Amino acid sequence: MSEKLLPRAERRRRTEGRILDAARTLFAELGFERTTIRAVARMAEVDPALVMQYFGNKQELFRRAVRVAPVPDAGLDSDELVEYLLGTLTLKIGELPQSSLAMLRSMLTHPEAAASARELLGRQIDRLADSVHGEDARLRAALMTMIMLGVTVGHQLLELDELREVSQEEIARVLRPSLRALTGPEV
Amino acid sequence: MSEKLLPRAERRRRTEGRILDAARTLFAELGFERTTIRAVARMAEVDPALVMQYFGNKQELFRRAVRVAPVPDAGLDSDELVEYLLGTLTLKIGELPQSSLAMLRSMLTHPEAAASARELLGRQIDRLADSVHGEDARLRAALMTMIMLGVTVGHQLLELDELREVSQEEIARVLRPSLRALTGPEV
DNA sequence: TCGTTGAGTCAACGGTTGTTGAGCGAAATG
DNA sequence: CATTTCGCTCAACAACCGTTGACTCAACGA
Repeated sequence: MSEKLLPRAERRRRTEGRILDAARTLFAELGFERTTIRAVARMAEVDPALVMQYFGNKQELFRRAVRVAPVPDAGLDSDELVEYLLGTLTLKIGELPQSSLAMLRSMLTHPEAAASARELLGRQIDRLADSVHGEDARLRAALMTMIMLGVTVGHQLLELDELREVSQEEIARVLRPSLRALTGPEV
Repeated sequence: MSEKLLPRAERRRRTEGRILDAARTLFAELGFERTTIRAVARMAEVDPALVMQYFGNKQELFRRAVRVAPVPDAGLDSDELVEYLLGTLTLKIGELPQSSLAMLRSMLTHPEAAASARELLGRQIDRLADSVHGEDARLRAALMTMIMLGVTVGHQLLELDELREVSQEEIARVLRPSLRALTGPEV
């Protein structure tokens, strides 16, 4: 146990990291309400009071735990667009970051998670709308986003057998035409 | 207030109905965890203890509140299939029964709601798989179901502006090609 | 070396929640 | 009319939760 010998700053950094990891795991698995500060502390091998001392309250702990990477920039043609989406699916199915899972898990029942989800999905829609042309570009971008949301929810959160049984490549292959049907006319 | 004069059986029936209506409303709006027996009782204008007396516990109240209509039987061709799905969307967007909304709202955070959702979606997939032909019939049926789930979640539960701003017919029109892309070859 | 800082613990409070048991009063029953 | 039934309320309990304040002790800076 060389941990006791670490300098103060480093020790603090690691403990905070352990708490955030535990929080992400539990929020992703159970959602905001069913995750207790006590359980997070137990998993991080720390006193519950320390979690409060570091993060103020449960709300703020959640906020810090679900900080998610920003959506990359736009400017793709139709083909690249579809492959980008199917790629995120592959990514999602493989190892979607637990911070995103935590947000998705709580988005239907926790007001702030819902707000975060709306913002994230809104950015995704904006980004797609830039690469989609023709009429109803924005609506089509929104529907593409909803398709990906539905598949991700079914696969990652509901863990439906029908999606778990097949490979990510197979899902991408079968789903591809549906996304292509929503990309606008070629430029 | 002629209610006081009603016969016992009728009075009981109406009170139970009021409780179930209140429960459905709150479960659909807040999900299982954030809905309290006390809030349900308040909305039904009844003492909290009465809810327990009638339904035993919160779990059973939820079970009774989310009883959902069974999925109709199969045997459609590809066109009918797509229109059936888009029709449920119209239905969903208009007035999806609150019992279904209650189940959907809690499916990511409440274990039993998740089980119900898996069962309901599983039946939907079975039903579609009967009307879809060719290879990967089951996977394609599952993806069609996930598409509808994603659109419904985005529209009904997350209430995304991008979907709320347009009419249900417009959504159906733009979404149709994506569903058609998943129906098998014509018989 | 000595005082200060800060990581981490301990025990407790106040509030909310699901749940229970005793009891009231009006309707049903004979 | 007397008695039983039962819809319904009242008050309380036990458990759990987020949160707080006082405290311990080792690392740090002068």
